[in-house]
Amino acid sequence: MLDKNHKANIRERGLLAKTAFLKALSPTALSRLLDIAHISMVPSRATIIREGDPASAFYCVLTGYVRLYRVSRDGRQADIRVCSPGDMFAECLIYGGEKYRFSAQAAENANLARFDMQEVRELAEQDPTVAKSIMTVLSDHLLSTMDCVVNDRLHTAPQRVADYLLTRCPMESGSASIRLPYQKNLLAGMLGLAPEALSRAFSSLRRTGVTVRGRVIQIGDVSALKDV
Amino acid sequence: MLDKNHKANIRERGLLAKTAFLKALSPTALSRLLDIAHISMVPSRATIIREGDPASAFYCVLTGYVRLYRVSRDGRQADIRVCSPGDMFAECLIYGGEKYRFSAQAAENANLARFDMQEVRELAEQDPTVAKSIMTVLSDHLLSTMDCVVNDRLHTAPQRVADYLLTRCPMESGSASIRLPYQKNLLAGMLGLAPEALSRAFSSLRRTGVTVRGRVIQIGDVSALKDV
DNA sequence: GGTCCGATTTGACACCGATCAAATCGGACC
DNA sequence: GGTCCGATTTGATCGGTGTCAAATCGGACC
Repeated sequence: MLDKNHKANIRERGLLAKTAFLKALSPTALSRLLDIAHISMVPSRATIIREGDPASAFYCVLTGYVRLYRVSRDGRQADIRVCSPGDMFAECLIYGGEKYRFSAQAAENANLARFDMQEVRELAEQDPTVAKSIMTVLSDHLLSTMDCVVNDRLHTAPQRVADYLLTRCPMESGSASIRLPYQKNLLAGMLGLAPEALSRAFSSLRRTGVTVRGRVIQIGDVSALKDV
Repeated sequence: MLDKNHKANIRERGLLAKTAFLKALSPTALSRLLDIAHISMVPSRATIIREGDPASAFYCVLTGYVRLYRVSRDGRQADIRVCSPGDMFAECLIYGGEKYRFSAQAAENANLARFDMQEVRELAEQDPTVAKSIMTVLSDHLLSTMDCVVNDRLHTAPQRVADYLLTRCPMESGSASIRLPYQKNLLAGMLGLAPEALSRAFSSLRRTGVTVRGRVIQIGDVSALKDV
């Protein structure tokens, strides 16, 4: 499933050291973790982990995007999260169970670091900075997943899209331009929408001054978006 | 907001020691945490924490039920989680931010243990069993919140209700009877439904052999529920 | 057993978003 | 610049769920 598995080289160690998980570690823990990381390259659409498989490792995304999702009995898929470079996934199983609870798929060619859970568990018990980093990552994921539940339950499609745009918008007001880092397909899934619904949401935002051309989104008036 | 704040007595220490958070601690960490816990009684419907307030403590439910929710700009509320006896809440802020990200309200008279976050943070850095317990609780909450997202996105109201019943159902098959531990109002919120939608979901489950009288739910055929 | 009030159910209706199909767009590759 | 194919948009339709209002239920208290 994963080809070309190798130890992290200098460049990869540099990327890893900047991630939320690794950046606050003690020097010894950092170098230990960099040593146990295994880097792999996965092609677009490849399956990285499969729901139900025994969970022996978690991952950190170095480049590319990874989609976490679950499949229902009737074959429909629901996205749980999309991981960007620097994000971890499946870390929730470090003390949370024996099997993966969702599948993960590369949304495009991706570079991943793989950490053996047992080794990290041992490190976490020896070095409090490792435990603290894990707690921080888990807290952040929990908070953002709660946000996701609330968004689904309170906001309509155009509101979710406006929200998304505002979170990536550098400006506080005035006009702005954003380039989506991935296909609209993926964005739709993240927001809990069918692709058609995302498209319609964008077109309903036209009256608020939002223009779409390919992956580029023009926002005429950022503060107007906040009122959607 | 919280009246009659006192240290845990014998009975309360017993309840606390059985919770998921405290049951796996080292003896010294356990007794230290029992010492710093503050017990309070909150009347039904009282607000326990308010979104946006500075977060200085997290809580453990000893008796009663606590509803975590967020309010939208237009005043509608969305439930995030309902905490039962033994559950913790707001622990996601131990390394996750300065302010509460949701409000909490007693769904009925409740007994709570309050832990000062700063004190627990210090303990977690000294005693790995404390850090491990926190990681376990965070992982569990993250996994169940992911389940919630997926459920919302994949299942209809009757399916969510069937799911809920199955998770509380002692039997694997045959018939069963369940008594809801709280009002249907609260259950509806947990499942992301309006009370009317919950009611209609129950009535659509009648054809599957589910009978409702007040808080008592009769399930004619447990395995039939699995096919909903 | 009867009363009462809030909880729950039922009915009517509107809206949102999923789905399917068809048209169009956009970017990669010649 | 032209071609091509998958991605996206648009149109039509439908089912599911929220909302409001009215009827009914159920449990607590006399």
